[in-house]
Order: sequence, then C-alpha cells, then structure tokens
Amino acid sequence: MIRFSVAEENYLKTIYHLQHTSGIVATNDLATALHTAPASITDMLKKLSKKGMVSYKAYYGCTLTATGTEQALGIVRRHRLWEHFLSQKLGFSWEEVHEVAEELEHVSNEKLINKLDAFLGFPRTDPHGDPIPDAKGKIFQPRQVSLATLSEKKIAVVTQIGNQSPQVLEMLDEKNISIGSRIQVIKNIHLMNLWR
Amino acid sequence: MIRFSVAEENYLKTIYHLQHTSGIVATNDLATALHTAPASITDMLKKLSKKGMVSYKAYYGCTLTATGTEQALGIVRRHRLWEHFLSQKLGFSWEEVHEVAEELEHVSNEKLINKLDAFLGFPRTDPHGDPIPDAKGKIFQPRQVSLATLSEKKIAVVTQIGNQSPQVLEMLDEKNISIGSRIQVIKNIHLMNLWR
DNA sequence: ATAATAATTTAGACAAATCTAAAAATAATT
DNA sequence: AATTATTTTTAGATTTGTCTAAATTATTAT
Ligand SMILES: [Mn+2]
Ligand SMILES: [Mn+2]
Ligand SMILES: [Mn+2]
Ligand SMILES: [Mn+2]
Repeated sequence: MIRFSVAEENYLKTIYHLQHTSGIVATNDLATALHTAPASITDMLKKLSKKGMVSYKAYYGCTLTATGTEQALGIVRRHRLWEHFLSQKLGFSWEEVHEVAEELEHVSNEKLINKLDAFLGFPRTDPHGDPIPDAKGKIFQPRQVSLATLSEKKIAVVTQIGNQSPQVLEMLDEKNISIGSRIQVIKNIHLMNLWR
Repeated sequence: MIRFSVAEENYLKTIYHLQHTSGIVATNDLATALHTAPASITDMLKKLSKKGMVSYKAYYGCTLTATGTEQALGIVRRHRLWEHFLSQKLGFSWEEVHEVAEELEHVSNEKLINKLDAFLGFPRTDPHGDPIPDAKGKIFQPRQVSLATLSEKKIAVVTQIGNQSPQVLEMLDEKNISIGSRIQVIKNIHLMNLWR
C-alpha cells in the first residue's frame, strides 16, 4: 500500500474535485483551491507525476491517473464517512463538519475506516448529500435535477447541496431547508450573476 | 490556543510518560522512546524550551513546565478517548487500539474531543485501564496494588495493565484476563529478570 | 502579426525535522 | 587523580513543502 503525506493527500483530493468541473486541472486553479503559490503547485505536480498519481505536461495542466483516482476516492471516502460520524453521532451541524473532517481524513488506517463505515450502517451520503464511495472506491451518484433547471410549481426533495459555503449552509438553516426537505419553486427569477 | 506540530505533540506526550518513571528525562531516554537520534532530541528540546513547554538545561535533561504538562495531558486525553472509542464502538481489540490512537490523538479540535467524550459517556479509563484526563486536564488515578506485591491467596480485580506490549496483552488474552477479571495469586515466584 | 497580458515554470531561498560524524561534557573505573 | 567510557551537544547535510522574484510560454487584444 502506497503512503502519502498530508500535503500529497490534499493535492490528490483537490485535483479530483476540480477535475469534475474543469476536466483538465490548471496550475492556477489548484493554487487558488489550496491557498498555495503556483510555483509550489508545479513542484508538487512533478512529484505526483513521478509517483504515477497524475499525468502532467508542463504548461498544460494535469489529470489523475487510474491509481491517482483510486487514491483520491479513498480520501473522499474517509472525509465523508467522518462528516457523517460527526453529524450523526456527535451532533455537529452541517456547516461545522467539513473543517474537522479535513483533518480526520488523513488518518489512513483501512481497518479503522471500514469499521467506522459498518458502525455508521454503511451510509450512502454525507451530511451535504454527497455520495460516499464504498470500500472498493465505487461511487453511486443518483439521478438528480438542479434547482436552477427545476420548473415552476413542481415539487422536489432536496438530496444534495451544490454550493457548500458557510453562507449558503447557514441561509438554508435559517429557511429550515435540509437534506430530505420537500420544496417547490414559486417563481423562477433569472439571476444574472449566475452567468457572469 | 497554542498549536503544535505532530512531532512536537509526540515529544510532549513522551516526555510526560517518561517523567512519571524517571522524574527528570534524559536525552537518550527520549531518543530511545521516540526512535530518533539523540542529536535531533537536543534540537527539539531547545525549541520546546523556547516555547516554554519544557525546562531544559544542557547536559541535565528536561522536565515539562506547567503549560507543557497541561498540553501533554490534552494529548493523553485525546489518545485515551480515541482508544475507548475504537474498543467500545468499533470493536477493536485492546492490542490494536494504540497504533490507531497514535494518529487520531493529533486531530486537535476541542469541540470534537469534548463531544466524543460525551458520546462515550465520559469514560474514566481507556481499554488498558489507564485513566482519561477530563476536559480540565484533571486525572484521577485510583488506589491500586501492583500484582508483584499482592500477597498469596488474596483475591483481586484487574483494573490496569502496566506493561502494554503486544506480547503481554496477547498473553493476557490467551489466559482470558481482562480489565475487571477477578484473579488470585497461587504462588509468588521471584522473577530474577525483573531486577536486572 | 505584433504587442500586451496572463499563466506557468525555473531559480534560489527558507523553516521544520531529521540524520551522521565529530567535539565536548559528564560519569564510571582503575 | 587520571584514564576510559558514556552521554550529550555542535556542525554540517538532507528531505519536504513552501515562498518570492525572474524567466519563459501561452493567450488575448490591437
Ligand atoms: Mn485535508
Ligand atoms: Mn461534505
Ligand atoms: Mn502520535
Ligand atoms: Mn491505552
């Protein structure tokens, strides 16, 4: 089993997430996401490339290799299982769990994680509705409709939160909206700031 | 709140434990306990001294300051709470918990630890019978009798394991002795290897 | 197509934590 | 007390992950 430093794990996980939106991941995007200077990103990408975790060509950005993706999924699994634990067993609110899970995710003892998974009853999603990869890294993302594309009057159930910034999560708290809430679009106002 | 690196925390905890037996802690003893070269110990002791965590004078060893002890007790608290969690909630055996807790103890979020404590029902001891410091760092060590000094025929209850090496723990497993077991000294054989 | 701008990499430096080998201080033996 | 052995510290080097400033490459605008 390959061992990674906390820094390496944070890179792998961040590349995984950025890849979902941008396909190929730019050095600057990683720098922004990790609050790290672009020069440092280049250094680390070379290292992860040599370790076979990312495919990287200078000036063209990077993508995870098959092994890199496997590793990233392991980290995402740990992160979300701990978030579930903090929320369901320790009573943390959904805006608090992320910060703590950010540390717990780096304790990488396979037996620990699989026993935690069982203890939690093999949950399928974390407190934000994000799917938890299983022990083999398999992830099940159910078919969903984005709120922005939901037509007026239709009733829907909230299953996942796209923007998980503290502001959005607290706003949802105030409006008493959580995972499982039934909602209905009263009026669809086109928000210009979504487009630019 | 002061923040420490994983390395610093491991030093503080180890100094705390060694202090219990030796009073003043020698550089070499720390080196042995931490599997680290004596030269590295000296470097770190200077650093911890500058931070006010240990009182250190060259060639004379070190002791924890009041703040250093406070910090060490926090680490011990986290370690033992996680051991209890692993044992009671996840079903780990008592010889497995230490290794995992060695990593978990470094996740230092106060709210996490206090909520974990409550979730576990404010346990007084870890799976090896060692006392768990409370949120204020207060530690309650009940009066006990060492097995070596227990007189023949007397019945006693096992409350704590002194030597927690895997060998000893597995031997106790085999003999079906655990915390809470009632035992009786049949015959007291003086073991020479205890003295040299 | 050239020039200006933005993104990325290289070069050189630094702090943290470790190491080995050599020097210095302390402790133990004769 | 002098010598020897042990412990500890200093000196100098290494690895990891980061930084800033300068150079290079790619992109955008004129
Ligand atoms: Mn993290
Ligand atoms: Mn989440
Ligand atoms: Mn540790
Ligand atoms: Mn223990």
